[in-house]
Amino acid sequence: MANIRDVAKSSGVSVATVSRFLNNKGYVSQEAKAAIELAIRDLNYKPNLVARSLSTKQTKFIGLIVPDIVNPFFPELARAVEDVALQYGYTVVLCNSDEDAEKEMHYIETLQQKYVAGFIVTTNESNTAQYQKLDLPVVALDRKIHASIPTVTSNNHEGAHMGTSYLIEQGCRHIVCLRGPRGVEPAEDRVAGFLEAVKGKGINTLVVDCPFQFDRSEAIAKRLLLENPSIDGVFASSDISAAGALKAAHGLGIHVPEKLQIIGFDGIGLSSMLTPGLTTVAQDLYKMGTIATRLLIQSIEGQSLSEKEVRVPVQLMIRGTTRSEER
Amino acid sequence: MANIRDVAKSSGVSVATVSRFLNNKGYVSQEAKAAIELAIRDLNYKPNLVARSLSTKQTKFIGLIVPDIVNPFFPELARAVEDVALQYGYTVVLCNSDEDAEKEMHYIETLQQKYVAGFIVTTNESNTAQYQKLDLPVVALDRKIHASIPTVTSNNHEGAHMGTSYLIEQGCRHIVCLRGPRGVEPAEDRVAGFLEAVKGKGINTLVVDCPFQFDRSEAIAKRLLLENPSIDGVFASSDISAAGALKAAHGLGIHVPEKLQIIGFDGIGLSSMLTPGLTTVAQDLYKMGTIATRLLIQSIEGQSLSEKEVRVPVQLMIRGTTRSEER
DNA sequence: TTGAAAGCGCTAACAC
DNA sequence: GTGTTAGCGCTTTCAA
Repeated sequence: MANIRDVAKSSGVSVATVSRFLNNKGYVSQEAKAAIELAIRDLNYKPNLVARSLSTKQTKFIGLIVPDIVNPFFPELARAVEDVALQYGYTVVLCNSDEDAEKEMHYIETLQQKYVAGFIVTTNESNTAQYQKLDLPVVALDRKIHASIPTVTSNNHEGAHMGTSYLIEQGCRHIVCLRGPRGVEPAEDRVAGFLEAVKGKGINTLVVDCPFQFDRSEAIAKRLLLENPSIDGVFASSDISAAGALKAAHGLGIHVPEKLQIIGFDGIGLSSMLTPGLTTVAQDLYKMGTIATRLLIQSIEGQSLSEKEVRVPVQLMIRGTTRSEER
Repeated sequence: MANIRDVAKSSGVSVATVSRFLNNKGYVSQEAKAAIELAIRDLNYKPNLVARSLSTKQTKFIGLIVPDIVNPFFPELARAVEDVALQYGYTVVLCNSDEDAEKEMHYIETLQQKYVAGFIVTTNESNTAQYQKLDLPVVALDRKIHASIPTVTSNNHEGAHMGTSYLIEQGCRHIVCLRGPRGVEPAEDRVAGFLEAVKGKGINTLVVDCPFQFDRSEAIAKRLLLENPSIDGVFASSDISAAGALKAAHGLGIHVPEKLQIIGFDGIGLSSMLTPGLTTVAQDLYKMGTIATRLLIQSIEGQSLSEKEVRVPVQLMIRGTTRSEER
């Protein structure tokens, strides 16, 4: 592999000039430029990015920390991150944290030793302190981690309110809220939205903890439906949980949407694959991912952030698990 | 950030000794060791991995090239890769190629400039030549790219044979095969297995091209089912396509599995979330991912490969889209 | 406009 | 067992 010295030699200038040329910094005469261009082509020269990084203390790696890429919520985010990263010449390092603070810590440290340029984080506030003293750009995606860290989220509260209200409009009078895990910000916001929508409406409600996992959700829903035959609506805090509830209903022979209406949250691809199609409060995941990545890159490249906290609107996606004229 | 010189100074030895200590190479006396350990702790020293890489021409990055992480087949693979990578101190760079040779090329080049240690590739043979002249360890996962490159796949042929035969046993007499895209090796192997299973059995068959995409699969299946009311079985080359077929059947009011039996391939999480649960030829995706990663790391670290071509067995997962006593 | 040379922090050959 | 020192390939300051 040719290096910068070879290029310098072959084009009859110094390495400094070649470097200036490569980085578009400082003066380089037309003749020099031409000669260098030629040499670069001749030698098929590609800058050694590691050497550059050692010198600049900056790589073009972005660390993306997600709880678990197998959870279908995250690939859509990851894809968006990757697309924007590519566009700006960055490359993304995938880290599954399993919501384990220690594992997350490990990644933060390792990637820091590797001079990553910044982090996009979709996990909880467990390591807030680390991120703050990191002195690297960080943006929080889907969940706020700290007021000082730029954040991109959906309008969870409003979305939950919207979804729940829709359930009520469609005639539900005994609604269970399959809330997500405690301490996870979007989950908290969604319960709040649910509770607000339900207040004073004379609705019988039940709020139950439920992880963002299909099997657990199905089991939980099954038990609930058996114990409370009057339940006629489920507001799930994620599509995965809604899918579990739907499966549970099917298993019990409860007709959806005739006897039970279900509404999910997220709008992942899965929601349209189910039968009936899942009515859901859809987030614009791709957009969230791209915005977060642009913010991060802005921040890496020293521009002032256009925004500090972005809330992407959600949209009620009406499909077959709720009754409605539209269908 | 403290560097190796600081540690050397603080512990009263030379940088060479510290380096030897860090890498467990060459002799280091007990006293030296103790002093160095102390200094490292004191200074909270972390080796600069970029500097190390410049010197060794090796990073601990693994490039993982997938067509599209949003396709639910790949996250399970990616997760496995990441888990093993972590275990061995590697870190994975995620690249979505969209099956686009140029995009893939771009990643190969960029990552090479960044001194990645090797690649795990789950895309087609488009860039075989590049990989070969890459002179970096590469392993192919899910698809063979070249005889010279270590490969981990499932037993696609046998799996398809098994699935198809099961459909026949359960009484199907007019089976459509939703074959995957042309030129994709696993898809080809699966059609072959299908065809073999069906041969001489007096089965009415139809083989139709069908991408690994839900919407397209649903549309294709819908048209087929409308045009050929006698179809009583679908062998899909992927769970995604099977899900599409299932949705199409539901839409047309065709009962599954009474009137139409469906069998998928892959065994992704989705298959159990559908109603009825999808009968499928399940691959052990996690295992495939771990094996591929271990092979790659062996190869990176200069050990001779334990195997050159691994075929992981598949398993028929009987659920609700086929008729059977078990249910 | 350009070049010499001093880093960036680590590894490894070689001498002691 | 240990230390000196020359790289690895690039950026950047400073002087010319």
